[in-house]
Order: sequence, then structure tokens, then C-alpha cells
Amino acid sequence: MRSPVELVDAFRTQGLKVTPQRQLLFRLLHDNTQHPTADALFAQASAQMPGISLRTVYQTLSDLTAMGELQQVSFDTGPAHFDPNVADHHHAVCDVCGAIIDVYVDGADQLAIDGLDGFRPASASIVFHGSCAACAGT
Amino acid sequence: MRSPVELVDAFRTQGLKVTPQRQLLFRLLHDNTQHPTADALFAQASAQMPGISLRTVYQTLSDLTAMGELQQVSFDTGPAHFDPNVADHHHAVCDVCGAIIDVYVDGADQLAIDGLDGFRPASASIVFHGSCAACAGT
DNA sequence: TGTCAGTTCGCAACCGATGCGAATAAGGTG
DNA sequence: CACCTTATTCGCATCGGTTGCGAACTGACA
Repeated sequence: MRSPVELVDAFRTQGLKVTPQRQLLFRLLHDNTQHPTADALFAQASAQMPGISLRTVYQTLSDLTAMGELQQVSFDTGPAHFDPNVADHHHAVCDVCGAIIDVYVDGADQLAIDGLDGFRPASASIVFHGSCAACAGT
Repeated sequence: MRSPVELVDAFRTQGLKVTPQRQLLFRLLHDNTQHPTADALFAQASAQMPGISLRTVYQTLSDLTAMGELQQVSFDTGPAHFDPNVADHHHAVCDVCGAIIDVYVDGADQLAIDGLDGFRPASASIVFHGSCAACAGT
């Protein structure tokens, strides 16, 4: 995701308006490696801007996702998480504390796949489950 | 997933009862490669047993999943799909028609992963997106 | 056949997410 | 700087998927 100042330009260029709510979310998301949910962002945003609506958070998140600035990732059936890292990468989920970390997998594109039977893969997403450094103990 | 007759034994052994509803679902799921949702199974079950409750379908699916006879898989934020194939495998999803097919990936366990930073992976799940043989055209 | 624990099933509730519409505010123009 | 247009905010209602609850029911064993 681009920086808050770049996003201001990008939004205006598209005829979209730059509101305080949006700017706050730009800041909360920039360089955020937490993979927050809409609800988590709403909580953080509310602390700095009481009265902001959850609806607005959802709205801005989907705007940013549509613009390619954000990647929406979902695990299992829980709420969606948002990732400002839009590079080609994958995720590791800690089953203990729920932490999500970005991982880069070499050779993900040349995996030997059996059973494709004519299926033409366009993309692959890999999710590792396990325990993170903090939860694995020492 | 084991065969309907084996499941009858397994259920009784665990003190669970074998009802007509459950037997019907055993049959609908056995050798099913469609990865149906609870709703889809409910529709099929209703055709053969009018009056069966969606609640019962959910109940039995979660029983079977708890017993390890079924694997619950979810893609994006949509409804959960149930897979009687509990072997170690992955999935390919057709973005056109929504078909889900089982695939087997060699070397999935020795992928070169960067960024783990102490994370200990216990399992990996890979989802391919693309177009299936029927939808890819020829 | 009787007894009892496990089941079924409808309804309400829940969660994450989205549609709608009135009030509000951004931002270009005169 | 005031104005006007259009986008945005935000609360509320709604929706889809799923689960909790509890009364009535029914397998399964004695």
C-alpha cells in the first residue's frame, strides 16, 4: 500500500474525496503488518476519532481493496483480514495466539501438482498453520 | 470417509445413535467429490426425505468432522464446504463455475519459506485459483 | 416393552458484512 | 469567500451462514 500522502493524491485523482476518516485509516494501515480485521481497525480508529462509524471503515477498506492498495485475506470462516502488503506472498497463522505473518515461498509457481486434469491454475495461495516464535516456547 | 456401513458401527461404538437422517447423509457424502456445502446437502437430502431439518444436516456434519471422517474447507468468506477425502491433499477452485477439485502437491512439505522467523509450521494448505477443464475452453 | 440418553427440528439469536437513505462535508467554480 | 454539486458518512435494517436452546421424539439396550 502506498503512503498516506500518495493515497491522498490517488483518491483525488479518481474524483474521490479525502476525508479525515479516510486519512486516519490510511495512517492506521500504512506499514501495518498485523493483518487487522475491519473490527480491529474500527477499535483503533475509534480511539483516535470517537464517533467514526464501522460502516465507514468497511467502506474505505473496500475502496482501498478495489484500488489494489489492500489485499483481503480470509482464513477459515472468521472475519476477513486486510493486508497492506500487496506483493506476491503467503501467510502463516499461529494456531495459539492467532498471529498472522507474511511469508515468501520460493518455487510456489513450479509445484508438482497431480490431479489437475485440465485445470489451469492462475494463482496459488498457501496458508501455513503452526505456532509462532513467541508461542512455540523455547 | 468410511463407508456408510462402517460409519453405522463407528457411531454405535461411540454411543451415538444411527438415525435415518444420519444414514441418508452418510450415503450422500460417501464417495462425494463435489465438496458440497451444508445447504447443498440439505437440498439433496430434502429430495429424498422431505421434512429433514437444515439444523440436523449441520449437526451431523459437525459430528462427522469431529470424528475425523470429514474435512471442513472454506474459501474466501462464503459458506463452508465439506470434503469426505481426509487424505493430505489440496484444492483447486474454478473461478468461473465454482467447481472444487482435489489436487495432490508433491514437495509441499519441503517448500523454501522465507520470513518464518521462528514460526514452526505444522501443516500447509494450498488453494489454486484458475479455470477448470470445462471452463478453460479448448 | 420400558426406560433413558441421544436426536431431531423449529425458532431465536448471533456474527460478519452490505444496502439504503437522509444529513453532512469536500472541493472546485464564480 | 460563498455557493453548489457530488461524494461520503453513519445509523438502521437486512442478509447469509451458522449455532444455541429447549420441547418433543426415537433409537438401542436391558
